[in-house]
Amino acid sequence: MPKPPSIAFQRIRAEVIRLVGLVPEGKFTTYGSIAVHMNVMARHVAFVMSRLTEEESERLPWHRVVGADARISPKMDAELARVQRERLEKEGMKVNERGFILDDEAHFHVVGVQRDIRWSEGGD
DNA sequence: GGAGAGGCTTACT
DNA sequence: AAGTAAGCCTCTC
Repeated sequence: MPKPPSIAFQRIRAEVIRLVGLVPEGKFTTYGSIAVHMNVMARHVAFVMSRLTEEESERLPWHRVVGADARISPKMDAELARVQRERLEKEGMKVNERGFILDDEAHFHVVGVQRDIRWSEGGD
C-alpha cells in the first residue's frame, strides 16, 4: 500500500491514550519513549496529546508525559503547564523552576521496547 | 493539492 | 543550560 489512510492516526491516537493510561502514579515518561515504543514519530505523540478531548484529559494522566529532557514543554499553555507541574509535585516528584524533573532517573517509567507495528494496515 | 503548523528530537554552537 | 537548524509525519486550511 503506497498511501495509508488517516485511520492510522486513529489507531495511533488510541494506542497513545492507552499507554499514557498505563503510566503509574508518581512516575513519568517522555513523548519519545512512547513514540519509539509505537514505532511512530515523537511529534505524533505530542500532536495527539495536544488534541485530547476534555474527557480524555480528565481520564488520562497526561501530566506524567514530558519532553526527552524530562522537563515540561515550554510551548504548552502556561496554565496547563502549571497544572502539570502541580500534579507532578503532588505525586512526589520534584520539579525545577524551569520545569525540569529533578529525580528523573528514579521516577522514569519505561513504556516498553520498540515494536514493529505497521499502522498502515488494518492490523497486520 | 500546496503551504503552514504542531505540548518533539537529535546534533551542533 | 540555552539557542539554532534540520528531520520527520499528519492535520488543517
